[in-house]
Amino acid sequence: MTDQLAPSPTGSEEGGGSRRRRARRGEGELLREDILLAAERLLMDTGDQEAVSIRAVADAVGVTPPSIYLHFADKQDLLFAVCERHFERFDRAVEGAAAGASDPLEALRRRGRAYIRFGLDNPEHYRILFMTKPERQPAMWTPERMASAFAFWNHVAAVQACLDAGLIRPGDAMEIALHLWAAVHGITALFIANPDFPWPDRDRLIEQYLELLVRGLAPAS
Amino acid sequence: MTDQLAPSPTGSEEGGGSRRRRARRGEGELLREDILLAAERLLMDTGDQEAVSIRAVADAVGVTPPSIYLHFADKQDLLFAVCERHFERFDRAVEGAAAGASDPLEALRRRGRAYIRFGLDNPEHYRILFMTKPERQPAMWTPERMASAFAFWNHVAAVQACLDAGLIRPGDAMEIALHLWAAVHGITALFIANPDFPWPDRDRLIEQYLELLVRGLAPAS
DNA sequence: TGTACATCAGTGAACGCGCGTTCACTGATGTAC
DNA sequence: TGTACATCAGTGAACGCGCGTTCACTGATGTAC
Repeated sequence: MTDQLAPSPTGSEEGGGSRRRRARRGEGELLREDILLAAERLLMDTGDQEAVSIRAVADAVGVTPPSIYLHFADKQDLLFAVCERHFERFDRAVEGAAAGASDPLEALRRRGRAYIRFGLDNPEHYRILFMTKPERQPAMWTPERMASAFAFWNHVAAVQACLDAGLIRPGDAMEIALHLWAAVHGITALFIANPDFPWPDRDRLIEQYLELLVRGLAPAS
Repeated sequence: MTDQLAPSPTGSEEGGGSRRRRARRGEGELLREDILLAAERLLMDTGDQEAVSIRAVADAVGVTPPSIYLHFADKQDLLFAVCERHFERFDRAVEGAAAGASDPLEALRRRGRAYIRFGLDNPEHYRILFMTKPERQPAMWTPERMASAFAFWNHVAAVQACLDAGLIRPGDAMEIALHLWAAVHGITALFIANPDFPWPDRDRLIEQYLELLVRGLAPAS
């Protein structure tokens, strides 16, 4: 009797256990969106990839496990979709940070800072994107796709811009880009994998690290 | 009737399934050693941490699961013992590489190379040691213990030696050591997590990377 | 305006799996008398 | 030299758990006549 007619079933966030209102006809796709949101939130909250089980996601959305299969072929497919979303966010973060830079080298520095920052702010997502071994990743996650997904080529282009401007010592843009990727990945991954390590001040360590890299890139004087 | 009296039950490597000969009285500790070996081998062969289950280890040794509990309190305890062994090997690899260096900077370079090399040669072990999140690691794995286990302080000392010799620009030895750790970890972890990425020549990339770092460390000229 | 019907958005129960761990036991081995 | 016995090194069966996935179904919703 207290059954009010809500305009959309997406209205309230389900804590778990409570039953979700069935979607109107033709609005079945709304569930897909909610499933993705729940999976993402579950990942963030628990900080544990294992916690994102079909059953847990279904429960968080307020639906039964088989319903997941109405929108995703299997668990891998769901995880893939979650990853894809996060790659998009990740890209926006890095590209956005580089946007207002005064020169190509400063742009590179900003890209690095944004990369590290994103990883530290979204450790579990970062873990899935860059610290998980391939066979555990969704199947269609090819290297090419990955490279394009996280805007690797934009990164190479940013390096090339520095080369063109003579701001860094000559070399192969691709190789230099990989060096820099390895470097920022290193400090990000280390923080994430060892949060309890007695780190000195984080931001200071990051800034000095970036300077170390920039000095390493500097043209022979 | 074909039951020959072998001197030690450790004689043959069990492929799996075949039953292990019971140890003589007082020689129960031999099983402990075999369990550790089997767990390690399982990790190497499958390259999958999940594959190291109590049951799988027991089967590999040729014993029933409950027997594991005669020597290890629980699964965590077993994994911890495996980790500890590998930290020791890891340390020997790095320290051994640095041994014959002509000067402190060259020693640092060698340490870096050995670090990366060890990781690439033992990817699954490296993954457990440095790419696994704390709560999945054995419980008593404190940061202090970890720092001492993988000879972090030797690494700091190696940096200090370079500082003392004026071979690198002045700074805090601990912070510089962390920078270098982050850097070598980065390239190692990236290779391990993305073996299918279209990498250019590995060794060349590593050498250039090390040079980039050394240049970054160089004193202001 | 009323009703039969196809469709859509789910549900409920069950499948088989492998896991860590426990518990009561067995049977060979060495030792004391 | 023979035998009772404590001990040691395991075994066998079972526990409860959560997992991904399947399958036959239900019941609300919109549509055609």
